[in-house]
Amino acid sequence: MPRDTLTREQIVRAAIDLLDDEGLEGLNMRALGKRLGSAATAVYWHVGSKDNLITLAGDEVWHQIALPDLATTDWRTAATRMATDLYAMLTRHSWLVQAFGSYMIFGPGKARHDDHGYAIYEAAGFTGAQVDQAAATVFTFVLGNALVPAAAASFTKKLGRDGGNAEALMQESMAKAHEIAAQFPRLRARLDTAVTDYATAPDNTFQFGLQAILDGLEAQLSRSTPSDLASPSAAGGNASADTRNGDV
Amino acid sequence: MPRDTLTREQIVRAAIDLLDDEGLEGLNMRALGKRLGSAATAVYWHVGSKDNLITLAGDEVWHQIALPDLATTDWRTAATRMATDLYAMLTRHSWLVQAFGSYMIFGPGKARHDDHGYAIYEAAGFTGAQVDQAAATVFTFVLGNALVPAAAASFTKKLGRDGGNAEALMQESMAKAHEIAAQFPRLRARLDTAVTDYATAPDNTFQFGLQAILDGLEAQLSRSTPSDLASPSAAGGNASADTRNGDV
DNA sequence: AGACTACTTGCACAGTGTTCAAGTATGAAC
DNA sequence: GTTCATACTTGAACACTGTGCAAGTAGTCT
Repeated sequence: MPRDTLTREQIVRAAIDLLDDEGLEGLNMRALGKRLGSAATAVYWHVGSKDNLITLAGDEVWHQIALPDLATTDWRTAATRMATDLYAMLTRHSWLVQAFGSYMIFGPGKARHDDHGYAIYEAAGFTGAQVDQAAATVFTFVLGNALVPAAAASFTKKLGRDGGNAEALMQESMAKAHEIAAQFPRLRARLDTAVTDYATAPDNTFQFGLQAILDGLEAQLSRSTPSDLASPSAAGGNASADTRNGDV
Repeated sequence: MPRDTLTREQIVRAAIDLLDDEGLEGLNMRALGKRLGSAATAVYWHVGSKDNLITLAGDEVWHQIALPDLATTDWRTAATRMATDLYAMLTRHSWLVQAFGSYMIFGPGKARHDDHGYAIYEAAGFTGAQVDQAAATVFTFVLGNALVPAAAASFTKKLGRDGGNAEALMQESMAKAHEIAAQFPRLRARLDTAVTDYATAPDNTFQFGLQAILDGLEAQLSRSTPSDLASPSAAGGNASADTRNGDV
C-alpha cells in the first residue's frame, strides 16, 4: 500500500475550491497547504510553481462545459448552448476570467472546448478563416461579458478580506460612482432604473447580445454563400473522448 | 514660489508609463518612486493606496478615445469608430484589461465614454433597456477581444522579468501548446495556417466580429421598430466638454 | 521669530512566492 | 532483515511586496 500522499489532481481540486471561495488574490500557497493538511512547500514538488498551478486549475474547469452533439442539434442552438454554458462556468469560477488576462491558460480542457467550437461554425457553413473569426467573435463576447461580474466579485471579496466594515466601504464606493455618473445626462437617467432593470437580469443582456451576434453571423453566412450547401463537413463526430459535465 | 512637489496627475502619468512598460505586475511602489525621483512612500500621501492609484490610472486612459459627433455621423460608423478606438486603446494599455477584472474601474473618463456610447445606440433608434443591452454587447465584445492579446503581453513581460532566456521559455511553452492542440482534429488543422493567417491579422478578426454584431443589432432594430422614425432623440450634443485624443 | 500647513523620508512589519538542505517513509536488492 | 535508493515532506530562510508611522523638512502666515 503506497503512502497516503498528495496528488496533482488533489491539489488542483483544492486550488479550484480555494479560488472559488476566496478569489484569485485569495489564493496563496500557505492557505492552500493548510487546506490540504500539509506544508505549503509540499505543493511545489507536484506542480512546480503557483503560475503553473493556476494554469492547471484554469484549464481543468473547461471540462465542465458540455459539447452539444452536432448530428442532432442545429448549429445555432448548439452555439447558444455552448456559449451559455461557458458564460455560466465563467460566472461560477469568476477568478478564471481574471487569470485569463495574466496567464497563458491553454491545456487539454480548453483545447477540447475550442475544437468543438470550431466544429459548430464549420457545421454552420463557414469556411476558411471565417470559421475562426466566427468562433472568436462569440468566444470573446462571452469572455467580455464575464469580465464585469468577475470584477465585482473580486471587489467584494477584497473588501471582505480587508476588515470588518465591508458594507460601509461598498456603500461609499457606490456613492462615489453615483456622484460621477450624475454629471453625465444618460448615466444620470439610468441611476434610478439601472439597479432594478439591469442588475437584476444581467443574463438578459447576455442573451440579447448573443442572439444579436448569431443573427449577424447568420446574415454574413447567407451573404457569402447564397446557394451552395454541399461542401462543408456537417455530420462529423465529437472531437474528444469524454463529455463529462460534473463539477471537478 | 511653491516647493517643487509631487502632484497626483504627475503620479498617475508616471504610473501609466510604468504600466505600459512593465505591465500590471511590474508596477510596484518602489519602482514608481524611483521613476518619480522620490521615496516610494511619498506617493501614499497623494493617492492613498496602490489600488486607488490603479483605479485612477485605469480611468485616465479612457480620455484617449475620441467621441464621434452624432450630428454629422450616422450611428453605425460612430459605433465602429468608437469600438475600434477603444480596442486600440486597450491594446496600447494592455494592463487595463487585466485591471478591469480585479478592480472596480469607474471614474470621469469611463463615464464620459459610456455616456457617449449610450448616445450612439439611442441615435440608432434603440429605446429603454435595449439601449443598454446594445451598448453592453459591443462593449463586452471589445473587452473580450482585448483580453487575449493582454494575456500574451503579460506573459512575455513576465518571461522577460524572470531571467535571461525568455526566448527558450517561450519556445517551450509554444511547443507544449502545439503538442496538446495536435490531439484535436480541428486545432491540428490550424497549427500550420494559424500563425500566418490569424496571428498576423488579429484586427481582421476584430473587424469581422464587430461588423457581424452591428449587423445583428441593425436586424434587431428593424424588427422591433418597423416604421416609426420620429421619436428617438438623434441630434443631441456631445455629453462631455473635452474631446482630447492625445496620449497622457 | 514662531507656529502651522503641506508634504517627504526611512524604518519597520506582516505577508508573499520560492529555494534548499535536511528529514521521513516506502518498496526493492541482496 | 539490513541496506539503499526513490519519492516525497518539512521548516527555515531569502528576497520582495504593500503599507503604517514617527520623525523630518520646506515653505507660508501671523
